[in-house]
Amino acid sequence: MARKRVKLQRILNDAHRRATFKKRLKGLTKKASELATLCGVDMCFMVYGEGAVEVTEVWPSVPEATSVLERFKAMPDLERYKKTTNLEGFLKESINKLQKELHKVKSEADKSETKLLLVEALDGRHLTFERLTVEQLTSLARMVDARLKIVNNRLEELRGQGLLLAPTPLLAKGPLPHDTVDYTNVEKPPSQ
Amino acid sequence: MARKRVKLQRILNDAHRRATFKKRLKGLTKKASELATLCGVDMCFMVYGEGAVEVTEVWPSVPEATSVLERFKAMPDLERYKKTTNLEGFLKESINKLQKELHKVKSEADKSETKLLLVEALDGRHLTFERLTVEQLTSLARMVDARLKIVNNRLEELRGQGLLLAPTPLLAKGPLPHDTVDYTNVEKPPSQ
DNA sequence: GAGTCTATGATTAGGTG
DNA sequence: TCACCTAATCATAGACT
Repeated sequence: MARKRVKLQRILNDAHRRATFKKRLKGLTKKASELATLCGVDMCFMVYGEGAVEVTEVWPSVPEATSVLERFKAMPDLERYKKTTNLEGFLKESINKLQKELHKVKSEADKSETKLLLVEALDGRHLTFERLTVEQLTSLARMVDARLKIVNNRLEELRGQGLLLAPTPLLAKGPLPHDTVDYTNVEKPPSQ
Repeated sequence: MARKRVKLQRILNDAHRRATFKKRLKGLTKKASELATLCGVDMCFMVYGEGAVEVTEVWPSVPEATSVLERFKAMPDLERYKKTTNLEGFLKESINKLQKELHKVKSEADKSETKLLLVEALDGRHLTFERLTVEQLTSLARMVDARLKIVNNRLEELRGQGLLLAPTPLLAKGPLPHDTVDYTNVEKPPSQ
């Protein structure tokens, strides 16, 4: 893609071909990495050199690629079948709908569960943090933090109205230690 | 790569992310195809959408990818999986499983929601901040703050134990999208 | 071979219909 | 959502060390 337009066919000269491979592999890796990051998807790729029996290049890494491949392996092999009979199409669609509904209901269930946890947390009872999953904790932290901010805002408001004389240094200022948490999709209403 | 340099992080806007995915997947496919042709290598790649069950992109095609994958040592036999079932039986079974799971999850969601409402009702503490006194607010803030610290400590602990590998961007950097938070049902008492 | 350089072609972000 | 447009950025072929 530079200096000259290249003909899309196997490069015959060995050295040239290897050099090009190296350059372009680097480029492909970058592109793959960007796609995965920007779009939040899992992916992997594998390259086998000519006639090689073993894999030559694996991205992002063998363990990660393996984990992605496990999903390929475990995936219902729907896509592997070319023919689409009416029955099959119908069944596939049914599965699709069910999967979507399941996903939706699951996330709603999660939300309810989180709200419940928050209420319990506020009451200071029933909470055994050791038993909570990381997801629950993360989402709980998010909700508690949101609550805290509301309370603080309200306090500020009251101070502004002169209802509160002393500037209570009650609450720690600054970012809380969970600024590394991504709460995307935890709070948003599902249908948006 | 155009108009503006893009920040290398998950695109939050759904439509935007999907559009970018489509464009870049096309680009990646072209690059992969060029590499394979120019350098005479076999390769394949796979992309999994964010939802566990979402669409899977496979290049160059499932059969070809499969043939490449079979050379991937870490991955045991795909054929075995295919043999175990005929398509229709497999699909029907999938539907059955999904329906059962859906039912289960639905009733669990119901239970959670009910429990939450009960707790709120019993406490009669619906946190209408406007009506609370400064003392109440202060004490609430203290409580919430304390709870938040516990949650965060627990999260730190889990991270320290390496229990949180976060292959998915569960934990991301950056400020939180507070304005996108849905406080419905959290703040207000259920309709009385 | 492996780096580095850079002119140039390729890709794409953001906008529009 | 899709298809197209185009400015702007990016990737890389070929030359050179």
